Amino acid sequence: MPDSCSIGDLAGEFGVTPRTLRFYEDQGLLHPGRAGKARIFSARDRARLSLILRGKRLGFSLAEIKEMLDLYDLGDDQAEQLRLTQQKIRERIAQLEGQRADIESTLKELNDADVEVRRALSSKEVMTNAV
Amino acid sequence: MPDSCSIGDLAGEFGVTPRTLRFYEDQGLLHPGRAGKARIFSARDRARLSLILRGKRLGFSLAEIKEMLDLYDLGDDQAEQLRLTQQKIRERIAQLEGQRADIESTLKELNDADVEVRRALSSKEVMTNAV
DNA sequence: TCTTTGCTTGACGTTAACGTAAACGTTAAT
DNA sequence: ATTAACGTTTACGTTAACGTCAAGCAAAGA
Repeated sequence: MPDSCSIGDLAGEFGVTPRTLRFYEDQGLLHPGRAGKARIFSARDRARLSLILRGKRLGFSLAEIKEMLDLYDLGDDQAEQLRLTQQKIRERIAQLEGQRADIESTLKELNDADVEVRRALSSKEVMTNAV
Repeated sequence: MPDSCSIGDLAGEFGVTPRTLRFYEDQGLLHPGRAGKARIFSARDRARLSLILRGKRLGFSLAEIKEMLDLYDLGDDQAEQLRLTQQKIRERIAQLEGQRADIESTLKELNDADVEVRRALSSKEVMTNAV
C-alpha cells in the first residue's frame, strides 16, 4: 500500500467503482491531487474515504458526511466537529430506534395477516381480505 | 358515507390527495367509474383503496400491491391470490427481520462512536476520528 | 505501429411515488 | 356576469447516489 495511487487502485481497494470516487470528489467529499489530468489519491484521501464509507454504513447521507468532514478539515476547533458529529450520531440513534419500533409493530401486523391468510387457505370459504 | 363519491371526497376521507388517487388509477390500482369526465368512486373502490393503504403501511410497493389486487380481481381461484399474498407477507417479514438486525448492529456501532466522541471531547488531545 | 488498458470529462438514465403547475371545462352561488 | 370551488389532462420536477454510455487522450507492451 504505497502512499499514493490511482483511482482504479483505490476503488478496487475499497470495493467501489471509479465513478463513485469521481462523484465523491464532485460533491466535495474528496480532494485528490493531480498528475496532469489524472487523479492521485494520497493516504489522506484513503483515510477520508474510509470515514465516508463508515458513515454510509451507519446510514448517514453524503451531505451529512460532508458536513462532518468539512468541520474536521477546518481543524481550528476540533471540538466543534466532535459536537456536530455527536449530535448527528444521536439523531441517527433516535431515528433508528424509531425505525425499529416501526418494524416491530409492522411485524406484528404482518404476523396477524399471515394468520388470517392461513385460516382462509385452510377453510373452503374464502371471503377474507388478507392484506 | 354514501356509496359513491367524488375524488376530493375520497381523498379527504383517506387523508391523501386527489393526485394520489389519479396516480393509483393510472397505475391500474383503482378503476373508478365516470360521470362524464369526472371520476366516481364506489364502495368497492373505497375498499380497494383501504387495502392499498394498508399494503403501503406494511411496506409493500405499489407494484406488489397491484399484483395481489389483480389476483384478487380474477376471483376464479382465491387460493392463488392468498398464496401469493402469503408469500409476499413472508418475504416482507424476512426482509424486516434483516433490517432489524442491521439496525441493532448499527446501533451498537453508533453507541461505540458516541463513546469515542465523548472521550475525545473530555480529553484535550483530540486526535481520534469518531466517525 | 498497433492495440490494450486505464484515465479523462461530459451528460443523460435510473427508481418510487407522487408534487406542482399550466391551461382548461363545469357547476353553483353571488 | 362573475367568481369560487370543484373537476379534467398533460407533463415536467423532485431526491440520492451513483450507472452507463460516448468520445477521446496517453502510456505501455507485443
